[in-house]
Amino acid sequence: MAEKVTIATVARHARVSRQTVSNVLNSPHIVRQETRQRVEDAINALGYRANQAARQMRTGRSRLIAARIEPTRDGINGSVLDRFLHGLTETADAAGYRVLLYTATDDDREIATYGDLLGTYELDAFVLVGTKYGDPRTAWLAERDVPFVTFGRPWDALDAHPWVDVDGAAGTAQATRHLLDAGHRRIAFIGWPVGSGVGDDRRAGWRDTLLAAGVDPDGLHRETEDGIAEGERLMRDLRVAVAPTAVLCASDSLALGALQAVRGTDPPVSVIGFDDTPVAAAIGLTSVSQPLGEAAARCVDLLTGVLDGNHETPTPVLLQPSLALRHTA
Amino acid sequence: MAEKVTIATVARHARVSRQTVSNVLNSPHIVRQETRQRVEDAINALGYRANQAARQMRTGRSRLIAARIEPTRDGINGSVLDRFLHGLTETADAAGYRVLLYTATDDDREIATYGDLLGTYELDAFVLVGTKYGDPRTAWLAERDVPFVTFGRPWDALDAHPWVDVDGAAGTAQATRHLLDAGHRRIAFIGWPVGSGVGDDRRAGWRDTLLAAGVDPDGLHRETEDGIAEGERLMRDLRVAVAPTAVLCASDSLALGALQAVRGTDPPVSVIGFDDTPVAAAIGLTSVSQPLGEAAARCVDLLTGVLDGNHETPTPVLLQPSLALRHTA
DNA sequence: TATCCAGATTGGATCGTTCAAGATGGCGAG
DNA sequence: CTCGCCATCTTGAACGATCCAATCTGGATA
Repeated sequence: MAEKVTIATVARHARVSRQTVSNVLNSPHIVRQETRQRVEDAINALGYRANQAARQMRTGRSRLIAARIEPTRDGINGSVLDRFLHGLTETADAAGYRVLLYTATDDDREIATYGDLLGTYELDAFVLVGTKYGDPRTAWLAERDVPFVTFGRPWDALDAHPWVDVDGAAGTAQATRHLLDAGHRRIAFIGWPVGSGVGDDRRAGWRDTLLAAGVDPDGLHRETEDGIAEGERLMRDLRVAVAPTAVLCASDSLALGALQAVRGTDPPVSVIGFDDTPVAAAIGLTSVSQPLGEAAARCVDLLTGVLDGNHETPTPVLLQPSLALRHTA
Repeated sequence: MAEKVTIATVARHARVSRQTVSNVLNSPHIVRQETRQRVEDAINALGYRANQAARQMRTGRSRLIAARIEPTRDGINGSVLDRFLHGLTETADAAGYRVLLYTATDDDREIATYGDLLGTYELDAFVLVGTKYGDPRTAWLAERDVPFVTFGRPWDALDAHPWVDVDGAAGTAQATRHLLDAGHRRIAFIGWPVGSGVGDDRRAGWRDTLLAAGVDPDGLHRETEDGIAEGERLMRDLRVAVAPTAVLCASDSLALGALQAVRGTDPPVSVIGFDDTPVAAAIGLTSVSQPLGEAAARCVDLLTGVLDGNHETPTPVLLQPSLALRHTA
């Protein structure tokens, strides 16, 4: 059984003191070149790795970031989180941080979990995915000066905090332009009920683009909770009411439903979804694609900015989505 | 700014010594009832939480479990991991453990990451999803006596280690019986190339069930890499060659492809997939469903068994899948 | 009353690291 | 020659918990 390699082992091996080894690790510039080299050689020779628990005890920093993994509600849109988490883990790793998972069934429990994670693990920061008007979670964190980033804008803009988001309106605008360019005029929209920040944003992109093109969007849109069945129902409704030649949806779930409602029509009704989920890729659904890896990387950037000394509030990041063209539009 | 609450704060508040507080936390039975109550009240009143770093330094245990999050290759089958991870986080939480994510692009890097995680974070255990013949990862971990569980059987059975798996053969057998009961005889199978443990297992369930029913499976199966396009290609091939009335696939991706190849046929060809992914649910594909939450829970059970003192090697767990009936079969 | 014992409690050492302050030695200025 | 300064390195203490060994307490027994 190999002896445990501590900073003292390295110090002995390199014939310096513990503190000098520590300095080589944390402030190399104050150590003489020759000594530094000797210590680094010893570190490599012994395979030394700084013990995080001991370091944490002294510095109060765990180099741990918490992210929530959700219960995969719909399943279709769940994969967005999945891809985001993967990106987060990868980028955090590169920055010397690790991602810790947690779950919670509601806001209260989630906040209780924050307390627990902070108290016992001394987490350095949180990444929240999705925010809503008057989110109690961000308020709680901000109140306690816990560093955090949200993937999603603070829709009420009461408290400014670092965030990264994808410009949903730009995405739907781009999709709408694509349909206009293809000659469509009666372009419908199936989205979420007014009041959800994300939903309103996506609808606005469609609406504004139509208006700019001189098309009146009145009567061309429907609102509902997310879901395939709902998408199908509203699309049938739209066909009877306004007979659109194309439809843009706020999610791939809705788009999938809409697609079922227009199967076999001639001429075919164009359908575009949102999120570019695996389902969309699988069935050839054109969809607005979010740069999730990039978003995750920017979240980590913002966090390390806050954690590693930058006291200025970092600037939010708004990323541009792209349109994944497939054969439904 | 609230003073930091340590074990000493609690001790002072409850008028006992630090050690008594520690005993209340770790071996409550040796503390007098009345004293214990007083200490617990103090803990609650002060909102004390044991500092994990300090505890870890003394005990050498981090209460952290590592799991790998993959790059979402296909996307369709990726959601299996997603759901598994969620279950893992939930159950680990209940057992007092937390899940730490890591990524790796190949086996060598993954093993390097093990070393890193063990060295700096003193991880308690690893959960590996998916194993293959002669997996170098399990060998590395076993060699160093690092506790771990795999979700997936050790296919070469060289080194026995704790594992949890879902009985794929039982799943395909059940699906095949379902098709036989519906009157089908020419039931085809589209699976993965011979040599993958999981793939061979799934094919065996189909083959054995057909043989038992007196149907010769020869010529009724095809093998390929996973993918929608591949599924579609092989299904067309099968139709020309043997005109099956039903087909069972080793994955939902393959099934999705097969489904596209038989769209509009009359009478309709029945299709069954495997994994019950969100895509299957979305498009109404009948599919073999793995109890992922249960599997995750059993993984945690096995690990805590090993970690919390049980020296006997725990018995592997083989779970039974179920058939999610939808309208394609 | 003295002795003993089991169970409850106490103080001190320890885990591996970083922080704060002190020691060492060389060099130029007064 | 002495002083101060700088660069470099070393020493002692601390973070917050647990483990160990020693001490205390109260009741039963002689």
